Amino acid sequence: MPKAYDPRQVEESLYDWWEQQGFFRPEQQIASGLADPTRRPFVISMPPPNVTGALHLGHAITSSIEDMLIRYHRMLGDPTLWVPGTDHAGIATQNVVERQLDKQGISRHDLGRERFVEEVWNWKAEYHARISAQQRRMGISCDWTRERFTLDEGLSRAVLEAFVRLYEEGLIYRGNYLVNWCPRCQSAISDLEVDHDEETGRFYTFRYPLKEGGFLEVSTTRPETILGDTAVAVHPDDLRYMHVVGKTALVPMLNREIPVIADAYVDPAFGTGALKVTPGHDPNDYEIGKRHGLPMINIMNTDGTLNANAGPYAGLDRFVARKQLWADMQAAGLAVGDREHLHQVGHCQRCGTIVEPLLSEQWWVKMEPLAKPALAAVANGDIQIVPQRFERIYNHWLENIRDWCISRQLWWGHRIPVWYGPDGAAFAGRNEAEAQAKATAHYGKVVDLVQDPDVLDTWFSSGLWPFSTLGWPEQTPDLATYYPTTVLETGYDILFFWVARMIMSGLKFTGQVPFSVVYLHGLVRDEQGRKMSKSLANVLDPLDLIAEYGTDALRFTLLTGGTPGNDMKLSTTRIEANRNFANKIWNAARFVVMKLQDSNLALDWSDPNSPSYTLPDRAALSLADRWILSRYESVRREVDRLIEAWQLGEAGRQLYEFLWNEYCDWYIEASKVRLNDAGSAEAQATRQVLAYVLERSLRLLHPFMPFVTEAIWQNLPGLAGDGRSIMVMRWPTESGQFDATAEDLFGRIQEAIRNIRNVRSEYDVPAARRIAAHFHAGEFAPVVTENLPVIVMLARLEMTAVRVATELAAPGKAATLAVAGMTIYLPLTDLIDLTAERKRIQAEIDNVDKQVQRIESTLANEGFVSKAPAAVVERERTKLIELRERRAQLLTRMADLGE
RNA sequence: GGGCGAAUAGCUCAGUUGGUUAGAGCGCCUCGCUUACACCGAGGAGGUCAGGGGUUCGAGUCCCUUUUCGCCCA
Repeated sequence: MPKAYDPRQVEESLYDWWEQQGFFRPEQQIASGLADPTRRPFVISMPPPNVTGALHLGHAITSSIEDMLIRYHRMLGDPTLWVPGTDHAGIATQNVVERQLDKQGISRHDLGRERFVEEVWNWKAEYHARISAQQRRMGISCDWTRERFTLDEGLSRAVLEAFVRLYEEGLIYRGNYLVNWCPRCQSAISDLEVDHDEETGRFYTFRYPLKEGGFLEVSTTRPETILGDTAVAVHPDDLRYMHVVGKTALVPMLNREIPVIADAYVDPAFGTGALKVTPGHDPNDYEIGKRHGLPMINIMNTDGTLNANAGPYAGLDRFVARKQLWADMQAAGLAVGDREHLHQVGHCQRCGTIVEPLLSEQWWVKMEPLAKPALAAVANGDIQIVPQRFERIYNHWLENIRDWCISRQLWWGHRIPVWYGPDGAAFAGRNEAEAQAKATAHYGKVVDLVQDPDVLDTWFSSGLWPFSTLGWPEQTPDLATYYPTTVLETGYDILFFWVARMIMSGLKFTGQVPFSVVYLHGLVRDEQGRKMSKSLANVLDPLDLIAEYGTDALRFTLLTGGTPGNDMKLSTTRIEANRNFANKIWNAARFVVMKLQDSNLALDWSDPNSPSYTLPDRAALSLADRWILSRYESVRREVDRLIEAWQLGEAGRQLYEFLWNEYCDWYIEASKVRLNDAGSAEAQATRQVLAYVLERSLRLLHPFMPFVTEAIWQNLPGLAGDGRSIMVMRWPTESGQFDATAEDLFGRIQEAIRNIRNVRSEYDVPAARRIAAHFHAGEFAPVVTENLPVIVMLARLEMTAVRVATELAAPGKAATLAVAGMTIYLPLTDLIDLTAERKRIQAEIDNVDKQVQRIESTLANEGFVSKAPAAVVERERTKLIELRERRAQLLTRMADLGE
C-alpha cells in the first residue's frame, strides 16, 4: 500500500469493476445470496437530472445521500434497486438549445419544428453522456441497466395513458383563462414556475377622468395596463368614494367608457383607495372582473408588445409603452406623480423574463380531486416526510391548490395527445387512431384531424416517474416487484413541483403511494451562503472537487456537513479535512496490514459470501482490546440507531470520531506495545482485534466512503478474491463485545496518560525525556500494573523509575495528580518549583470544589432526588464520592508541601 | 399579510426521547522522541449557546416574546 491514499489511483477502476460484477443489480444480489428475495425490496427512484447541462453540487448531495442509503440496505440484505434516469426538462432544455443556436444567429423558427427537435436530441445525447459520467465518478451504485429518460418510448406511453385517463374522467380540460405567460419563452408556465422577487419599481398616481366631470385619483405600478382597464373599483364602505360608484370613467388616451364599481377586494388604505381594474392582465382584477361581469380586454401580443386594443400604442413593447403612455399622460395633465415602490414581480423561473398575466387557451388539470388523497396519505402515515416540518408546507400547498396549467407552447416535450376536428372539437387518444375512432363516432364520418401543436409541462411526465420507470402502464414484473418504491430523496425546493405531484399521480394511477418516505435535503450554497448560480460564477463543479480531494471526501462532506432539510454552506476546508480522514484510515489500515503480514488470521466463513475476521478467546484480550471492541460495539449500535432515525450525518460523524480519536489515536498506539514480540500469543490476539475492528468499521463506513473503504478492504489479507467486495459484505450486527467495565477502566488509563502529558507540557519537559512516576493507585493498582507498558509508552515514562502500589509515600519534590481515582506523583526534581506546584494544586482544588458544591446542592435538592431518574441520581452520587476523594488527596498533598 | 428555518468558539457547523464541567473541523499558540499517517502526533487558549420571560428538581434542547438574517406561500 502506498504511503498516501491517492483517490485518483483507485476510484475509477473500482467503479468499473463494481459495475461489471453486477453488484448494482438486485438480480445479482439475490443470485449471490447477499439479498433475501423474500424480504421487501429497498427501492429508490433517482430524481432525474435535467439534460440541460452539467451536474452541480445539488446533484452531488442527492447522489451521496441516496447511494449511502442504497449501499446500507444492500449490505443489510434487502433486494436493493436504484433506478437512474434523466429528465428532458422541456422548457429548460429548449431554452439552452435556443440560446446556443442564437449564438450562430439561428432561431428555432429558421430550423422548423422537426429539425429543431433533432438539435435538442443531439444536445440531449451529449449532456446525457456527460451527466452519467459524472454520476459514475460520484460512485453511485444504481442499476444502469434500468436507466430511463422521460421521453423514452415507454415513459411516453405512460404519459399518453395518464393524459387520456384524466381526460376521460373530466380531470383534464381546456379553457381560456388568465395564465402566467413568458414573453421570451413564448409559452404559458404554471404558477410554480414563476419566481416572485422583490424589486424596486415605481408607483404611479394619476387622474381617472369621469364622464360626468371631475376625476378619481388612482395608483398603479403598471401604467401600460391602463389601456386594458374595464373598470375603476372602490371599497363599498369607503365614504370618500360612495358618490362616484355607478358613474362612468374614461380610460386615459383611449376615452373608452368604463364603470366605477364597488368591490370589497379594494383596500381603502392602500394608495388612493381607488383601484384600476384590468381583468385581462392581473389575477386579482380577473377575479373582480368575473364577479362584476366586466369585459376582459387583452392588450398584449404573445411577445410582450401591445396589440391593436392598445390603440396608438400598438406595436410597442410593454415597457416602452409604459414610458410612452406616462409621458403622454403627463402632457395631458393626467399624471399626478410617481414614487419609488418596493413590490413583488413575477419572473420566469427559466429565463428570468418578467412574466405577463395573459388570457390564453390552455389545457388544465383539475387538482382538487387529486390533492385530497395525497393529503390523506401523509396524514394517515402512509407517507412519512423527513424532516417532519415539511408536512405543514406540503399540506398548506395541497389544501390551497389551484388547477395546473399543463400545456406549453414549446417543441421539446410530450406532444399533447389531443386532435381537433374541423369544428374544433377535441379528441384525446393514446394515438391518432384512437382519436380518429372517437372523432368518427362523434361526427358519424371520417374527418381530417389536426393534433394540438403544444407539448406538456415537463413535470407531467416526471410526476409519473416512480412507476413509469418500472414499466407502467404495463403490468411488468418490475412494477409488481419494486413498486411502491421505498424512499424518495430530493431537495426541498421541488416538494411541490415534483414530490406532491408524484404522490397525487401515484395514488391516482396505481392506487398506491409511490413511496413510503420522503427525505428532503437542503440546498448547497457557496461559502458566503449564496445560492450557486452561473451569473455569480460561484458554481463549484463536483468533478473539480473530486479531482482535487477525491470522491469520498466530497461525499462525506456533503453527508456530514449539515442536517436534513437545512441548507449547507460548502467550504473547501471541510472537504480537505475529510480527504485527510480518508488518508488517516488508509494509513491506519496500512499499519494493520503491515502487522498482519505472515500472521495467518482465522476467518469466519459462517456466511459464505461474507467472510470476517475472528476474535481470540476473551481471556486472551488485553484491557485495551476489550475497550476498543466495546467502543466499536457502542458506535455500531449508535450508527444503526442514527441511520434508522434518518440522522445520516450524525452517523457519519460518529464513525469519524471513533476511527480517528479512538481507533487511531488510542488503540493503534496502545497495540504497539503488545505487537513488540511479534511471535507472542499477545501479539497475535492484538492483530486479531486490530483486524476485526478495522474491518467491521470499514463496513460501517462503506456507505459513506465507498472508495477508500473498498480500496483498503481489497488489501486486507484473506478477504478479497473470488470477486468479493466490501460493498456486498454483510452489514455488521451485534458483536456481543460491549463491556462497560473495560470502558471505565481504560478510560482511567487514558485519563492518567492525558494528565501526565499535560503536566509534562506545563513544566516544559522535553518530549524526548522519559520521566519517573509513582502511582498511588489504591484499588486500581492491579489495572495500572497490568497496563503499565501502555502507560509508560504513551506518557513517555522511564520504566525503571516507575512505582505502582496500593499505597505509596509521597516523594518530596514532585508534581501531583489526583485523577482517575488515584494519585500520581511525577518527581521532576529539577523542574519543580514548589510555589508553582502549590499554585497548580490549589487551582485544581478550586476546580474540584466548584464541582463538589454544584453536585452537593443538586443532591440536597429534594426535587432532584425524588424526581430525577435513579440512574442520574446514582451517577451524581458516584461522581461526588470520587470528587471528594480527589479533594482529600489534593489537600493531603498541599499539607505535605507545607505552608 | 401567513408560515418555516437559522442565530452555539475567530470561521464553518454538530449537539433528535431535557440529565457529566457544551463538542468537532479549520484557524491560532507551544512542543514534536516515535512501530501507519506532517493529508501527522501531543498539549493549550478560545463560548453569558442572539436578548428577555416562563415551565421543570434540572433548559443549548420545551413554551411565550423581541431582534437580526434567510426561505416558502399569498
